Amino acid sequence: MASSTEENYLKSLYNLANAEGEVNLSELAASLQVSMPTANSMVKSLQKSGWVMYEKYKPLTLTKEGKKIAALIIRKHRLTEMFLVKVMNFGWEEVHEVAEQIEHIHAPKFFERMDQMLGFPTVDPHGSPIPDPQGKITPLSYTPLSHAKPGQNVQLAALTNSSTEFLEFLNSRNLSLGTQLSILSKESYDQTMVVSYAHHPSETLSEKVCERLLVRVLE
Amino acid sequence: MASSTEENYLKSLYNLANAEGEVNLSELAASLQVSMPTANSMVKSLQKSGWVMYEKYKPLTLTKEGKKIAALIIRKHRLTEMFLVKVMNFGWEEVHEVAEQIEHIHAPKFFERMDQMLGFPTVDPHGSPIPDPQGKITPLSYTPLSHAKPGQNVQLAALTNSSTEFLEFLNSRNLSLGTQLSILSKESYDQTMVVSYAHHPSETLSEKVCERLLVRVLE
DNA sequence: CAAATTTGTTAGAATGGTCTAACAATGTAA
DNA sequence: TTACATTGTTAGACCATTCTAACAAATTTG
Repeated sequence: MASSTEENYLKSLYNLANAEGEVNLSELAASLQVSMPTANSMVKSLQKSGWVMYEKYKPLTLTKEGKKIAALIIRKHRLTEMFLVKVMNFGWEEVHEVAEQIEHIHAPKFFERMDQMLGFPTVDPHGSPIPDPQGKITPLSYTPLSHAKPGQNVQLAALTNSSTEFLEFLNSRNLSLGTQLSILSKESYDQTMVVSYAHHPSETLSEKVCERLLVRVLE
Repeated sequence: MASSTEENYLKSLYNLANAEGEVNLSELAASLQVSMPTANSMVKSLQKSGWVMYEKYKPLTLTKEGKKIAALIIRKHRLTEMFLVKVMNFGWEEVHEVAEQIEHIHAPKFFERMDQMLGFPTVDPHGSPIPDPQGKITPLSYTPLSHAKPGQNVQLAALTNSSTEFLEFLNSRNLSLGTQLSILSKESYDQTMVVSYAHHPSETLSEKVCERLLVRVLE
């Protein structure tokens, strides 16, 4: 069975592969905040366990089993986040740190109960998909707000970044998942967008923000 | 900050001191299922941290700070058990293993929310008192059923042992906290007691069982 | 292409938590 | 009170996870 440390390496590899495609050692080391020799030796030991494939100077890949372990950790993480928000009344900006710890708890029934109490959710509080109990994940295909056109009506569906600072920024603008936005205009010089929603007749969102907001186009 | 391992040593010392009075190294080692040299070296390091007092060949004692750390871990454990039973519908015989893991989570808000959702409970699902947020514990003074007399009416209030096997035995007899029992007779040869309650007009309980049941005497 | 930069590797060490083997102190009982 | 049993100690080792220092391969760039 994987240790918590190993689980974190597998999870990082999984997430990096999804975000970047090819993953190399220095990216892995950076993402886990460890030195390269540390990552290097850990990768060798994960390879011995049959969870990672690695050849010197080549990119890293997860084996099938490695992917499954990673997906199931991510499942526990995202179920926990959902539980904290829906059952325990946490804000979506407060759940990451706690979930980061609870994802390593070994107690199948605990997570099954969460799942059941939540009505078997398919996404977490930030719109990210929750892998199923077999570790299968259905990728969601939303559009970044930055690709939408003036005149379109869209609904906020997910985020590509869930840092506390970004979530607090969204809170300050009353933006949450489900919010419907009308796109009023887009500045072609800096890609800034002006949108309206709920009690906000006109908000200006930077390119950086628009890239991180994933939307469902409504018409 | 104490590691999970250190927290477990402090917790064992706390519980052993409560149950046995004086605690020696071999009891500690046995209770944590580690070898004596392991316990010995850990105790030395806990002493350096200021949590344990120890002199060669003498009994072990916790410092004030050590006691507080232990009590707060026990608080997290018991709150978690209560949460699992009351909110997540676990049976009282299923919660120990999970709580054993969750007690090491560092997330004050998580436990504050549990406490609040549960209405600030003072005892766990087995009747053991929950230390307050400062680590202060109010010991409960119940009588072992084995000390009660025929003719008395009593109410089941707590257990001195919460092993899965004992809890499953109680389940099989429909005995739970709050159950009111009438003591019909006591066999002076082997201290076996005959009691009646709810839909059980006559159940015979062994001395071993009666010693582990703590009751409130009703009249 | 050659030089500079980035990326990766090896060696060697540290720390936390564990063990076994061997020995020493303490307590109990013939 | 001497012998035996229990309890505790020391020394030395191992594994997981981490580090720094030094060097080597690969990639980028002038």
